[in-house]
Amino acid sequence: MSAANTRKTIVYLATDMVREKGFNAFSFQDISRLVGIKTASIHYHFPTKTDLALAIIAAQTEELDLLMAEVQDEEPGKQLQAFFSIYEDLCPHRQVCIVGSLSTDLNTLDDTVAKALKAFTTKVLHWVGAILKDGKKQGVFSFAATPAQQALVLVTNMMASVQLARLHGADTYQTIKDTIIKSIKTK
Amino acid sequence: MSAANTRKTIVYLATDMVREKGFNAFSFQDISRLVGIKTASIHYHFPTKTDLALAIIAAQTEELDLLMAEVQDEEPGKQLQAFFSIYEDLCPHRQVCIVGSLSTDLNTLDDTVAKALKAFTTKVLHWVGAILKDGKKQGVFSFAATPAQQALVLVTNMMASVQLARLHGADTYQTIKDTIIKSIKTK
DNA sequence: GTCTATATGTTGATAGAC
DNA sequence: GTCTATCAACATATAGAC
Repeated sequence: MSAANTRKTIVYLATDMVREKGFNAFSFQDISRLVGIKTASIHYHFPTKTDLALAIIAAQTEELDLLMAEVQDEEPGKQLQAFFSIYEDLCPHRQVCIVGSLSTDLNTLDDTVAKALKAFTTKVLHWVGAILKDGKKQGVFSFAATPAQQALVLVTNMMASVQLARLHGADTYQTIKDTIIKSIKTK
Repeated sequence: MSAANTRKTIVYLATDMVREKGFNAFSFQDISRLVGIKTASIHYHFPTKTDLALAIIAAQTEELDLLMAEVQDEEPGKQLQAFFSIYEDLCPHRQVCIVGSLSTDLNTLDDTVAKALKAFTTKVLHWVGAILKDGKKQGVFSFAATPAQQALVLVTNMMASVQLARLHGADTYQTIKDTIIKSIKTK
């Protein structure tokens, strides 16, 4: 495996483990076993665990940018669906999103990680806010709050729905998603 | 300190640390330092860390029962305020609720803990659902979804708002709270 | 880039004295 | 109930050979 691929594989597996067990609950040894290289070799790619955390957030940011670009010319309803798609795949695997996972562990993480995570969520909130603003303008969405306020409501609903779904089943996620769509769609 | 008090103190401090750092990020040594007894002595009260987790959830369930009983004869608006009060004190201390904290770590916890946490959240959801049902009947609340669906939306909003508030400040919590109150209140 | 070997600290947990 | 002493397992991280 090339260096770039090994690096990517590590980030991919680490991201999965953040969503499954939390950042403090997986170790370099876990990655070592899955990738098939020793823990010392992982330190070559990521000197510290903080470096790995930053890489995880950077990769998620890239994916988000890709998703945003992909649907930028779509209508607001489709764009909102794209936002929901982020969470869609988590539930069946009983995973939570990295924002929820990392934010509950935030006080154990380096300040640089907190800063990166804040930048990531800011981007998500602005995106969803813009979608809602457009949708309201076009008359496909209807809500009393400002787009920014409504975006906060939607994002928090999604974040916690995958967390609650761990306890109460995947139906929970679907119910919440359906309920909030109904509450803002005009038809 | 009497045995009962020591036990209570340990549960109290551990609860705080779950809300601050997560269950896997605090140790018996942390408690040892704060309480002033050795880690071996903590094992006398809680043989395993799982026992401590169960005690934390049991204590929170007691507190919830107390809160529910306290406002059971109040009007729906007041009862809903009581529900919000659970989260009110968390934000200034940059804490998250135990449900959010434990659910993101769920796959690292004993099944008995998951079961207890599910029972706890079920109680919360039923309570909020009942409040919303009453309020709708009395005409003080208005929403298109069923009370159970709307309860899911409200609870997930609160759970994640304290998580996002860690990144974006306490305003985030207040904004979300105000927005959802406005969205269901008839006047 | 990956390895072996190692350092250093921490964890949850137990045995047995007081 | 709390203590000392101890355990095995695990963590992140580094030095240096290949």
